[in-house]
Amino acid sequence: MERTIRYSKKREAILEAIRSTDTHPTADWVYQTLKPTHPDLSLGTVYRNLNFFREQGTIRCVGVVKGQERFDANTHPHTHFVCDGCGAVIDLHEIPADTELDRQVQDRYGLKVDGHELIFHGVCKKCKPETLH
Amino acid sequence: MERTIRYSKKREAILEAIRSTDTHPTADWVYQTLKPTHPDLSLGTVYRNLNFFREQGTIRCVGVVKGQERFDANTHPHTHFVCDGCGAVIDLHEIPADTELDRQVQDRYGLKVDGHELIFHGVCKKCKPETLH
DNA sequence: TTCGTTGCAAACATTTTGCAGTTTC
DNA sequence: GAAACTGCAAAATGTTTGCAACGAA
Repeated sequence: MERTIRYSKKREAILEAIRSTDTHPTADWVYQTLKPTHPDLSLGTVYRNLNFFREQGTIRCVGVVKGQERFDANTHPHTHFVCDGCGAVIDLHEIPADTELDRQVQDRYGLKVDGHELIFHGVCKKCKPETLH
Repeated sequence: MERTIRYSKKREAILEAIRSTDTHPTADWVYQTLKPTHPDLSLGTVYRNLNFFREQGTIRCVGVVKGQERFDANTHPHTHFVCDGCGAVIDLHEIPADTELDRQVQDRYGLKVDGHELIFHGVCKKCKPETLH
């Protein structure tokens, strides 16, 4: 049988925290951010709720950067840039996510395709060596 | 000063192991695969050499699937499919990797772009529920 | 002989989990 | 009051690292 979902103040706060930023935060960022206003929050709860939201489809996981999972409250398909210097994950809204490709892959390879990720790698403005001088 | 690179039988075996497959193996797969022929191989050595090859540009990292890093001896830009069921990583050679996009992102956003990953997600033939019955 | 490479095991970092207490409905 | 949710700490997992021994040049 389906599980009954109950309201929880912490859960709400965790979702709000993720929605408050476009930096694609880590679990620990959420924890550190909420700690001052929710002193009795535990990291386990953050992880449990992030996984809960992921299962619900409320948030998406952008991938693992420098060993840490990155989350995104924007569930619309869009493109990302990952800075290999500082690990920043940046939205590239001007680069379209071609959903037509999904059907193409599905048809051509006989796979069930749920979606795709387009992730650029490189160095962001802050980390660019040319900027220092 | 630059470090002198010395020959090592284990290192060679590790590279051969990765090159012998297109399954984009994990460090542990390499370890398990070589263990029978190299009983005194240690997992630390596998990790050290995978990182060595990555720094040299000899191999690439495809990403983290189910918590484990996946490696690829094919350094040419190409597209991947990740099965969310079994974690298989499959090459999609027929879906072109558009390197023109890199320049586009670089110009439009002022970022230094090294390349990009196009990764489809879904369920592979083996894991497709329709296949069972 | 030098110093890169390795095995081993300990250390590390992130994430998950078991349990007892708390909260929601 | 039942069961979902939480804090806490321990456990699990994948990866890195320190050190002494080994091996290539």
